[in-house]
Amino acid sequence: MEKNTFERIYEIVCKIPYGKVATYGQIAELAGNKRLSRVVGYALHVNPDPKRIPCHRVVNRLGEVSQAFAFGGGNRQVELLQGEGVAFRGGRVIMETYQWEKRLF
DNA sequence: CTGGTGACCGCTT
DNA sequence: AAAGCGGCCACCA
Repeated sequence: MEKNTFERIYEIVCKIPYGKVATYGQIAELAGNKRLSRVVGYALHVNPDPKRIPCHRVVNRLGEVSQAFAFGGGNRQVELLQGEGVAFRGGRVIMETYQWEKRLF
């Protein structure tokens, strides 16, 4: 049984290592198509299992957290990342250091 | 059943 | 160089 695109996206997001962050395009590319980036955002939007899917480790290409993510009352996602050891600069994640290297596999 | 939208990214003009 | 638009998937009205 082939998994739906959403399931695939969740699988990849779940694979993001602790203390690292990935971009929507990154996940979309691993999911099959880079253009799925929008679908990735929607997939996390429904976020059926936040405990299983660390959506807070997903940031946009600029390393900035989505404004619509402010579900906790602000930059909750940013604080969660800082709690994992992810450093920020200028309000953006230092992707060059914390971005999940796709070439790692 | 059809249309439109949404946590985006890359290409084209 | 900058700006605009398309593409993919799923869900709501």
